[in-house]
Amino acid sequence: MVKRQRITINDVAREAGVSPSTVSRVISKNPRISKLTTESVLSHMKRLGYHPNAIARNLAINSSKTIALIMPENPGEALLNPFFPVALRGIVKTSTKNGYDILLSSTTEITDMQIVKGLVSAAKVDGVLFMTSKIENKSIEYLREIEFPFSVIGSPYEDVDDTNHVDNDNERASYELTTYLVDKGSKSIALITGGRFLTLTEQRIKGFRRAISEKGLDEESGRLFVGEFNEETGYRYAREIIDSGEKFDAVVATDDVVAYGVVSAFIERGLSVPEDTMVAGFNNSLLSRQCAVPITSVEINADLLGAQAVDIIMENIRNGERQKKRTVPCTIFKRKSTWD
Amino acid sequence: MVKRQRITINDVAREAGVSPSTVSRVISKNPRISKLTTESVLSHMKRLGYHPNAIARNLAINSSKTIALIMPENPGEALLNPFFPVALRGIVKTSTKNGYDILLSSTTEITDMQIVKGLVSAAKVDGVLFMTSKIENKSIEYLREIEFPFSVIGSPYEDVDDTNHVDNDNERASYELTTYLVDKGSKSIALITGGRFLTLTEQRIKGFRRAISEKGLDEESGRLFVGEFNEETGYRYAREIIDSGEKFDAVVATDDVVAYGVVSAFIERGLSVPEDTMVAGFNNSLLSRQCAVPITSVEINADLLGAQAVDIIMENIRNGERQKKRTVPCTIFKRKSTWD
DNA sequence: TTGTAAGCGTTATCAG
DNA sequence: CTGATAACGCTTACAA
Repeated sequence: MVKRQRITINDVAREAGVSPSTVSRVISKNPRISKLTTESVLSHMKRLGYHPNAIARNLAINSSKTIALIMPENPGEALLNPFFPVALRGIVKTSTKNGYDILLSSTTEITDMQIVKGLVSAAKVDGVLFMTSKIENKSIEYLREIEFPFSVIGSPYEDVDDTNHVDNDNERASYELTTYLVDKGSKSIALITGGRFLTLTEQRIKGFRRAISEKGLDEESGRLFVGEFNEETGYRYAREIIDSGEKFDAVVATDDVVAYGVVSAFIERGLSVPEDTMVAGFNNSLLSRQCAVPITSVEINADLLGAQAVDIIMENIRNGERQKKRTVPCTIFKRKSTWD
Repeated sequence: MVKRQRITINDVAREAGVSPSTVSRVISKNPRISKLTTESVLSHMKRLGYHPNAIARNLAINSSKTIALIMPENPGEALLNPFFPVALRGIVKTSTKNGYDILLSSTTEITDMQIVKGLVSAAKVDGVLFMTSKIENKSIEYLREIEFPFSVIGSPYEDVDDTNHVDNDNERASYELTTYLVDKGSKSIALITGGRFLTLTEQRIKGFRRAISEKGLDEESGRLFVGEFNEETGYRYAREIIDSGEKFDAVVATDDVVAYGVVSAFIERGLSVPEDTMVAGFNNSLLSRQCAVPITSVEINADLLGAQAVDIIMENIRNGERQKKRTVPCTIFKRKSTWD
């Protein structure tokens, strides 16, 4: 790589016949610079192909203009969820808009703390954004303690409001989805969830139960099946349900891919959706829209989750602590799998 | 946020009774510092809770120790491919190992150039990694011109070897998969690909055709169907094939999700896999492993793609240009959908 | 083996 | 409105 001589603020100053500080002021659009000099300086900047050095600037203003994005190391979690890339877009877009860059870091639970401490104390970042919502996250405690800007996508634990985070109102989404199914005529619904260690799971269970009881169905009409975020979970439970002879006229799955597994199992056994059983999922993924029987699904607006998480950090940086929690709305997309 | 007074190299120096340069040398493990002072300095560093300021360091050494990751803005492309998060892991891991951070940027085609130029000329990054392999990428040209370290995941165009990039040997993978199917007894195979503007598509077609002809099948035994990376493509073509009455005893799909669509369509029509038709896909995704009829699939080792792409940049930074192209091996995972 | 001092490219304070 | 000058925190000749 050839050694390109950097053009600095001094070069521009010399050429334009002004002082470096004047050039600096032009760059930062300081209003007290005369229109004339501003234009002259700008033209020289362009002529010389000058670009301000971000690192030098950051050193001077003592800020990195960067926020760290901590994502879980193991793909089992957020990573292979279609939600992930979408949230990522929201994050990048919003931080860019605010003049901040995103520094990527992945972690294992063990090194989590080290990495965060490292980034923070090396002054590499001005804020930290967690895409994992591990319960009992030590590094979150740490950041809170030193009052360092951060936020979390998802809920670190249930009913938090003393930790910066952004989440969907999962309880409500689940409630509304369930209510909708009952209104469509369902008398007994199965809910297939992810692991119960996930806040999200608990919230969706709550909403589900609330709807069941409010609609006057008895508890037995709302049964729980705990599994994972994959097709197999749906497939397996669906077969189990069929084989057991229990009558469910609707199934809610915690992710579209699970819902898809359910549909597959039903069809394989000669049952039809929605005629024999209605099926609904979460995440409004491509899959839910494009498969043979389009599946009703809850859009969680992952891009907004990302954007809001960044916003929280920005507010933190600018004004110190403010609003700790934000909620992103969900929307139910009604499709053929529930008669729409 | 409370104002925490930064502990600098000077504080440590003063406390340890040495000069700042000595402390600096201890940090950078300069061998010509006596063991005694080294230890003393280290202990004082720890006692004071000192952490070197990365920004100041970067300014001094005139390097950001950061590489930019350019990912496509529209989710249609890499983003919702399960390949994406896996590659990301490889990228982050490898760059971390080399002491580099990853700066995330997403782009639209229009702003691509601006973003890259911005990052480079602001000295924010020491290298650029493209996750999109758009043909005719202007910013790649630019970087090549100014001899700035970069690399691309995927092939910018066919038979390139003058551009840093890393890719699978798609021609070969496709060839081997096809050969394997013929050896399993197939006499006529359908290939469902993605858009023909993708280098990957062309390469896979080539390999497919080579296998067909080498195995002595006539051209009609190897038919092409061009579609997209989604289930619907597979589903639609499979039905088309069934309805047309054409006899294919094997289908190769360019992604597991497409293969899955194919399987669904067959099963729906009362045909079975692999008995009536064998099916194989690419990417060895969760889907291919976990669905009802596990699907034979080609593992493309996305994490290696990411890791190697970073390696190329590292080599570029350290030694100027070197090896321009690297190939990551594929492995066929044989499953029930092809009698294994 | 260690210290001195001059950068690295900005911004910010304080005069004028 | 503009210019000196001193930070920002670290590295690196060059000296000792």
